[in-house]
Amino acid sequence: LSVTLKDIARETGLSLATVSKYINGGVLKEANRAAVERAIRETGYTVNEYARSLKSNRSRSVGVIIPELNNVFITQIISQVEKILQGHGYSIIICDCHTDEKRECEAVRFLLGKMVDGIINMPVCQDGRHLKPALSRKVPVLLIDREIPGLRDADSVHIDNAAAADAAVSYLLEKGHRSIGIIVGPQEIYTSRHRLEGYRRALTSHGLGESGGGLVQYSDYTVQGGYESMRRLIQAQNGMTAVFVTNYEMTLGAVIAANESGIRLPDDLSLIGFDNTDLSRVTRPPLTIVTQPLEEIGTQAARILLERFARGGKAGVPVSVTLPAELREGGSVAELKRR
Amino acid sequence: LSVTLKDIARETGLSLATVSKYINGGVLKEANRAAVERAIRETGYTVNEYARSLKSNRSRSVGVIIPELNNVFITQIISQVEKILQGHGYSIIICDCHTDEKRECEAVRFLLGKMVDGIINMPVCQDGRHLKPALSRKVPVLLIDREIPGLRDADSVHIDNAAAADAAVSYLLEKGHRSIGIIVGPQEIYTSRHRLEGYRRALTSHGLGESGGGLVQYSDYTVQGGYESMRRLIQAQNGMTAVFVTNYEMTLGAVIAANESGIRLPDDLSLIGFDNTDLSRVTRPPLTIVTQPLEEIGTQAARILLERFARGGKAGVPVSVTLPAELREGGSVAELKRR
DNA sequence: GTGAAAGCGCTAACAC
DNA sequence: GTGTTAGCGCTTTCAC
Repeated sequence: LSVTLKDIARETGLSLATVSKYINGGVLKEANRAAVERAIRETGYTVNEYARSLKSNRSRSVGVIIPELNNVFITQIISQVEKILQGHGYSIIICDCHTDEKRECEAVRFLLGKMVDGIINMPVCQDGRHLKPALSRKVPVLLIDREIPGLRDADSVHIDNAAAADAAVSYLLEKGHRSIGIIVGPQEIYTSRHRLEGYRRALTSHGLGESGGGLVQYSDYTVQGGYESMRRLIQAQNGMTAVFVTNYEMTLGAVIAANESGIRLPDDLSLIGFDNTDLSRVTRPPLTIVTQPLEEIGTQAARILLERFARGGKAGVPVSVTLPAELREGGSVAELKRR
Repeated sequence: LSVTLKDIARETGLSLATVSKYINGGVLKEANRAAVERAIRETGYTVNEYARSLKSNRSRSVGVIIPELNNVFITQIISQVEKILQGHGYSIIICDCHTDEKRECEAVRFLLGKMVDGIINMPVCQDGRHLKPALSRKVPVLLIDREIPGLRDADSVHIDNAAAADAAVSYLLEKGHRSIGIIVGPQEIYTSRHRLEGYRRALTSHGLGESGGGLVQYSDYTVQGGYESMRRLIQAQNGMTAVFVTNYEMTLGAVIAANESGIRLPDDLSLIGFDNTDLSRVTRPPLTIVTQPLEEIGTQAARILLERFARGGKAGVPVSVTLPAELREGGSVAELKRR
């Protein structure tokens, strides 16, 4: 079945070493070169990457561990990472751990078995325990989207979540809103905590105290969760004039809930969503949203990893890149008249 | 850095063979078993999959080649495939070829180098040339979403595109529409051709001739393309009362165009979209759409491949699974009164 | 139960 | 330029 180097050596009458050398960019006598090329073409030979990696101890592949493959936010980043790495001769092996810590842990071991040169991880497990095996083998780890406080030796790329939330809420405050709801994700998650923190910071710096009346809805980053939280906010009758929803899925859910309740944006309620510009454009009016620079996150992640590879084993200080998010104005926020 | 079988053999005073046997499910004397386990735990040993595969000539991995990673339609299928294969001890290596035939071709060779046990492909190259190297090595190939007419020896899973389009257009006809526009994708693409065919079939079987007046818009399966086609249809002033948009991205574009033109669905125009239920729910009214059974496509794909693996080398006839799509009623189609 | 040894396909000294 | 050779880490007879 499988055709090996040996086959094409026999085929051409050359030695293993010579053929191998040619394949790895060496130079042969013209006649030999032609013979090798012909043999490769005719037999459909491809290098056995396993054998190669076994020898060279580098696989030219990086592992990517994500909570969910079926998620535009994530795939947009990964797509960019893949594009850049591929351009440098690296391939990626994706492990979807389905937001399950145990699977995430297994993924690390699995990838180490595949001899990946590095691991990119949007972590589910929030204490970073699962990454220990990689770190102890000096396999570079890069976290995206979520940092793990206290985890030494891992690079990270993420946005300034608190600043993004602060900006969104401040924007609402400047438009005259005073009773502002927020739908946040699970507080174990790094991004959730920081987005809530930004919300509070904005209120405080505008001289408003902690908001009561159920204005803070703790949810779970899912469509269904956003939907339910939005319904609760609507029913609470707390004088809320605006709501800030802090991830894509929940924004989706919140908009659906608003539609079903017959609430018109922004006449009856102002709303700022999060992520994904496609969605924000199909609603009428288009949604005002906080958008993350997904491509840039991917680009930075790939860049940092490639630089580490280039440096070889030499450790170097962990890098942490914080990117700004952007508030993109749509038409879902009303300006309240000053009283 | 890396800890190997040899290390743990030395550590425990046992031989390579014994340790290897244990790792692969063999039975040891209790004391030895404990020693091995301890050593593995303490050193953080993991099997080197490269060495193992080199020996066993199976990698327990399958390659997945897709046009675009950043696409919900695709990731939803792949996510399901991954889940099932993972459950059977297989991992997937994803290659995003960015809708580029050359990259797709390279991906096949790359995956063969990785010794994948099978390849799942949503093909970009429409003549299947790129798959030859895999087929000639007897590596099972399974096509999803798009068939390649004339390609022997590849399994395939897809929906009945013509029937789906026929059903959608027939639905519009039954609601009294007579001037129905369609936005289709590139005619080189299998699904595009069949969806257009279904449209024509529905018109014919209702006694309507080929529609003129620019009612058939050839586009490119992108948001921008859908947007532009929709604008053209609107400006054509051809008495069109309904439009059928034949993929997710173009549906997005078409809805945006309608919104921007101040056209209300379904009062001013009826619309049937394609794929993705999330989107269809955020618009007001919710969109009537054709939805594909994405999970089922993934499930079938994984199942067929696993069965092939189980059968071993023995070829067996290529399998072709055709799944039905579903017309999900929203509120974007108006009933025209009979005249 | 356990061990010795051959070899999977490739690369990288090192000689010629 | 080309060939010889020694392993990379593992599995797998085949002895003991």
